[in-house]
Amino acid sequence: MVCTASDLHGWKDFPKGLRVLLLDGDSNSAAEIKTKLEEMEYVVVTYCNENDALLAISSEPETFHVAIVEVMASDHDGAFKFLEAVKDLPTILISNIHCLSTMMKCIALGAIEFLQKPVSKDKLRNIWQHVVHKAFNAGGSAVPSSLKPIKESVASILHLELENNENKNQVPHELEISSGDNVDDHELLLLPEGSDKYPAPSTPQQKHGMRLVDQMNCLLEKECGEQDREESKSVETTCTAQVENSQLSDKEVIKEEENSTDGCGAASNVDHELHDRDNISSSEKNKSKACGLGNPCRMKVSGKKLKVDWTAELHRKFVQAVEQLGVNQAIPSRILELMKVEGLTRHNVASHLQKYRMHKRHVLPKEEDGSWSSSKDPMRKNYYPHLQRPVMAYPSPYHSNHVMPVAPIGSWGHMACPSPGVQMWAPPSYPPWRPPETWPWKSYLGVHGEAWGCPVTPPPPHSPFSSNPHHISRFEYVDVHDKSYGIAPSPVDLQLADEEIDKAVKEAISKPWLPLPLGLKPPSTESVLSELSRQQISTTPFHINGSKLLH
DNA sequence: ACCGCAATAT
DNA sequence: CATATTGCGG
Repeated sequence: MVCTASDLHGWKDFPKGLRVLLLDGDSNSAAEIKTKLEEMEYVVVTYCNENDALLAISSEPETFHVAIVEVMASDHDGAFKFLEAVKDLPTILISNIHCLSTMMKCIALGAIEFLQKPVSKDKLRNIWQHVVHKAFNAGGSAVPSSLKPIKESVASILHLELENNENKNQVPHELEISSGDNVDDHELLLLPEGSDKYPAPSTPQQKHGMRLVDQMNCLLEKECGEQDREESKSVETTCTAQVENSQLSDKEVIKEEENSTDGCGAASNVDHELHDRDNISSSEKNKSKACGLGNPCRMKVSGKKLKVDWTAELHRKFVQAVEQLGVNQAIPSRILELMKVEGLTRHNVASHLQKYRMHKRHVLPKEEDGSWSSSKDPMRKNYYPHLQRPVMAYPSPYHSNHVMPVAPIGSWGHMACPSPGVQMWAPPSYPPWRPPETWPWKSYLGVHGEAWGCPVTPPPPHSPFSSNPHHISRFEYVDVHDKSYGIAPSPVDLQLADEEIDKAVKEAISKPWLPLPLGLKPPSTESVLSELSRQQISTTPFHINGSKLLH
């Protein structure tokens, strides 16, 4: 609405010229921000009160692409009012306050981001992302066919951008992603199956359901070549960096050791170029962000086997796989199958599994408090931390949303997973439910390796999936491969009454282990139950035959 | 052939 | 030192 595909099309300097509505009661602050924005060649119109701003918007709806609104510490109402009145305009809130509930409420009301003052130039620089997002997701249920042209137009813009300026300052990707992370986090573009009509031109073999964003990343990476982009492989060999030889164009040869089961053709993304500028891959940080997400590029630089780096993403897949299969079935080969990570070998998985089990073994079944992970003391088998609140919770389907998640039902010792019975004994012919892409605990335990015992959160509320097992892989891929925002903000969802929002916010605060209600739809018990029944899961909750686990 | 464990290597 | 890899017995 505010900005559509056609708007973007031909906007050669995008995001220059972005029209920003700035609403800030503090004139000093306003001036400062305005200046920064203008330095980036954004067009800024400042308002001191929401009435003026709203008036301007209503009279000229198409004037602005994005709004930046200050939330006054003393009075939030102005901002709230603005948010409620302006649904179409991507609105970023800024404030001195750090009140979590207020922030949540703002987000719930439709704000697209909440930034703390002072807002850095870097943060302001990237507000265009929201506009692009809006354009891409316009109308929520916009016809898919319309997406393609949009994507193309943006892609072409990107091309232009890159060609025009050799130093692509215009495309602030990597740095921003690492620091401001949440900017584009809310948008998980799950393309419906079969709608993968957006093959990135330059990427040989796209995954189904690859995020549009990721596709663009790929595109960018292709173009940007040597920029010190993030590592885009989810599995990265530890000695990648040691490759002195700059010009290795044909280096990465994925060694398909014994990967026979994997239906997906082998190395699809092998073409990741290691950019000669011996990129400082020392940046350990985010390795799991970009497009190659499913591909552990096992590199074979000089013919020797290299370690697989078990990133959080990878581990997440792993755990998910383990839990989908029961313990009984959780054998390396199957896990490998389920994970669908190319280039990963059974050995890798087996080894990981070993470690995984070890860890679990040392954690008392009854509590997956997660604290053990920090205090590395695997020797204490009988260590009972007093009912600590689980760091990573499991909004288990078995529990209604309001039941204390602490006491795991599946008293099965080694299963930290609160809902073991479910997936474990599901008939093989049924696809395991679609695991959530959101792992609450992940946000708490930022780094990988910390979360061994972390259960896979139970199925998401709605999973309209066919029960055709043959489709699992695809779905898996689509779902799993992304990062962790399962929540697709839909404008509709945001139309909540104030009280409801308050309630939700309170609940979220008082029960941090539950998934944030920002998606505004806590998994409803009935949806979960129906899912279960649909899968005909009811039989024999447990039987203790985790023989493999128990020595 | 494959799993799981233990030793070894990084 | 933690963790991945390798080796070996079942």
